[in-house]
Amino acid sequence: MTRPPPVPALQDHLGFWLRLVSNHVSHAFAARLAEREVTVAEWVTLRTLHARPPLSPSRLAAEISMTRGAITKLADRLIAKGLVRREADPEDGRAQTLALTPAGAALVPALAALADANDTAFFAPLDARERATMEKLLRRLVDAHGLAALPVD
Amino acid sequence: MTRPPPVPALQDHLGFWLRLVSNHVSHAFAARLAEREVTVAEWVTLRTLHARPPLSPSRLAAEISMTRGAITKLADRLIAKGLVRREADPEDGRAQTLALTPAGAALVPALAALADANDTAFFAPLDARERATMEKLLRRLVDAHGLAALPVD
DNA sequence: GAAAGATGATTGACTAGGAAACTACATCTG
DNA sequence: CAGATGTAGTTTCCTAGTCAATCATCTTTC
Repeated sequence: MTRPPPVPALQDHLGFWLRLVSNHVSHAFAARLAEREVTVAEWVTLRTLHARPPLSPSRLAAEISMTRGAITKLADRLIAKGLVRREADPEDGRAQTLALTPAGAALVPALAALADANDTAFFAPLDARERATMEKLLRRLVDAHGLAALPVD
Repeated sequence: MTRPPPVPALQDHLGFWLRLVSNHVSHAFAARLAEREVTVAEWVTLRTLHARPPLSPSRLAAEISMTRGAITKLADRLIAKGLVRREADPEDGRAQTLALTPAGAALVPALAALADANDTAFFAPLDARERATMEKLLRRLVDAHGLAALPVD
């Protein structure tokens, strides 16, 4: 008499809860950004380019963990919106640089306020100590697995 | 003399770390599943249908937080792979029911083992107490925001 | 019991991103 | 310095979702 192999529930995995909560925060944030016609990936790009010297698409791709192909399209969109400027690198005929336009730079603080508000509202059910604990544990996982400093995707 | 508005870094938000870690666990899991030619959404579907009475697409959509349109296509894929069966609901001319085929049911335990292995490996840097803490905090957020906590019932 | 509205599922148009092929330029090596 | 190899960016094709429109059926209401 063989019994069926035990199959743990989805909820038995910490990864499940992580994904559920993470998806929800991101979705809530995406909804706020959508009112400004900006996606999360676009926000991350704008924030990454903010107050820094121009960055090559490849470098940006690595920093925000997207492929170079995706950056080409993302940059196209941001350029079409007048938020980013693309220029040829004078020192390397293959390379480009991306930088914020004044309009892009002006938009960042407003979007940052949305990010703040979203984070504050979502994690309000935890007190300061608990939030610190959560960050500590998450950072431990990041360190232990050598994750790239930045996400998206 | 006005100074520029302060713009917090991406890393200053707990949501940032959550997304970074969550994306990584999910990606690692997706890579394991890919060897069996299964996506994460397909796994969640198979697991949800496992050892339960047939479920309508709408109900499934609600449980796994996807649109009905997405479920139609997801089900088409799983049916094409011979893992799921779709039948007309005899009691409601509009409705359908989805259930696992024997092949689908047989696949679930193998995929569940992958899920276990992935979760265990990823969260190994935390000890049991820390993992329990993390789950407790995540569940608190889920409850506080009334997130669709999947199955139940 | 007929019209109006609600609900279940599918479809088509659209979006964002990945993978891999491709182009152009750079660099290395003999 | 010529050919081989490497690198930056773009392009094409594909996948997997959402959203909105649609069709069929069920339910409600008068």
